Amino acid sequence: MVRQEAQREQTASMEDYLEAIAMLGEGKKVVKVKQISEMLGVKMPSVTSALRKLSEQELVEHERYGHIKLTPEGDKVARDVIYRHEALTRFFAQALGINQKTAEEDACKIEHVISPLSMERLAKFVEFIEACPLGRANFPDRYEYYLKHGELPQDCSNRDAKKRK
Amino acid sequence: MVRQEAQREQTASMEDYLEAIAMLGEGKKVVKVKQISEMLGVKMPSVTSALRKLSEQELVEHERYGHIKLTPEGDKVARDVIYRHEALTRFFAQALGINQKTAEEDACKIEHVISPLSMERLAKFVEFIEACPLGRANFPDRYEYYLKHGELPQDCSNRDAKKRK
DNA sequence: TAAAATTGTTAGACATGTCTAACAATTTTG
DNA sequence: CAAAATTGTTAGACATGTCTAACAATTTTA
Repeated sequence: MVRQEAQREQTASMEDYLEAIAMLGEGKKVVKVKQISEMLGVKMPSVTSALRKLSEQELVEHERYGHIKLTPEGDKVARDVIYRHEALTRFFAQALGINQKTAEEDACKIEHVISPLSMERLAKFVEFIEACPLGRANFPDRYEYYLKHGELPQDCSNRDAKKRK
Repeated sequence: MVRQEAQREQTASMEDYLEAIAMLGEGKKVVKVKQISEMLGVKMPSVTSALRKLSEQELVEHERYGHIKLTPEGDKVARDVIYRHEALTRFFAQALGINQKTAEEDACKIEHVISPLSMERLAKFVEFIEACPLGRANFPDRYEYYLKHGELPQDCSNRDAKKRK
C-alpha cells in the first residue's frame, strides 16, 4: 500500500480551477474571478493565485483585470476532468442510486484520484448498464430490492442461476 | 460543484498512517517507524512527525524511541479506513475486473474522499453481486463480454428483457 | 461623470505535510 | 562489550494552497 505520487500532471486544486473555467465559459460566456471563487468555494485571492500558476503553464490566458480563457491545452485537460466527473456522477447516481448532490460531490473528489484504467472501466460499466436492458433489469432493480429488504429477491437463487446455464 | 470541506476528522495522510499502523500491528506485532515509512513511501521524519500529531489527538501511543500502538479510538478510525479500503478494492477487482495492484491503489486514494453514503452503497453493491448468483451471471459475465467485444452479448437485447418481464 | 459599490490584485501569514542534514539512541556484531 | 550499523528524532527548509487585510481597477448608479 505504498502511497503513489502524482499520476496526473495537475493537482486536484488546479484541475478544479480548469474544470470551473471550462464550465463557466461554456458558450463563450465571459468568465469572472468572482464566479470561479463562488463555484469552488474559495476566496478571490486564491483564484488569482491559481490563475497565475495556470498561466505560467500556458493552460490559461489571463491578464490583470482582464479576460480569463483556457488555452487549447488547458481546454483539453479541463475536458478530460469533466469527462471523468460526468462518468463518475452517472455511476453513483444511476448505478448506485445515490442522490444527485452527493453523486456530484463524490465525483468531484474521486475524479482527481482515480487511475486511468479504473476510470475507463467504470465509464464502460456505466455505458453497459445504460445500454443493456437485461443488465438494467437485473441489476439496478434487483439491487434496489436488496437495498430495501436487506435480502436477495426470490429469483436470485442458485437454482435459477444454474437453470439459466 | 462547490468544493466540500472535510467530512472526516482526519486528513488523508493521517488516515494512511493509522491504517498502516493497524495493518503492521496485526497479531500484536511490534510496529517500527521504518516499516511505516516504507509502507507509505515516505521518509522516517515524516512518520515521526505524524506520530506526534496522532499522539496529541490520542489516537496513537508513542514515546521517543519506544513502542507504537493505536489507542482504542485510533483503532476504531483505522478499522473504518481498512473497511473502506477493502470494500473499494473488491469493487474494482471483482466488479470491474481491474488487476489487484491497481484496484488497491485506487482504493487507497478513494477511501479518503468518498462520502459515507456512497461508501455504504458501494459496499452493499459488492455484497450484492457477490451474494447473488444471478447478478453475478448477468453482470460481470456479460460485462466482460462487452469489454472484450465492444458490443452487447446476444442475450442482452430488448426482446429478451421484455420476455423476462 | 463623479462618487459609491463591486471586483480583482498584492503582500504576507498560516496550515499541512513533505524533505534533507545532523545528531541521538538502540541494536547488531566482531 | 565496544565499535559499527541501523533506526529514530530534531531542526529547519520548502511546496502547495488557503486565508485576511489593504489597496487598485473597473463598473454601476445617482
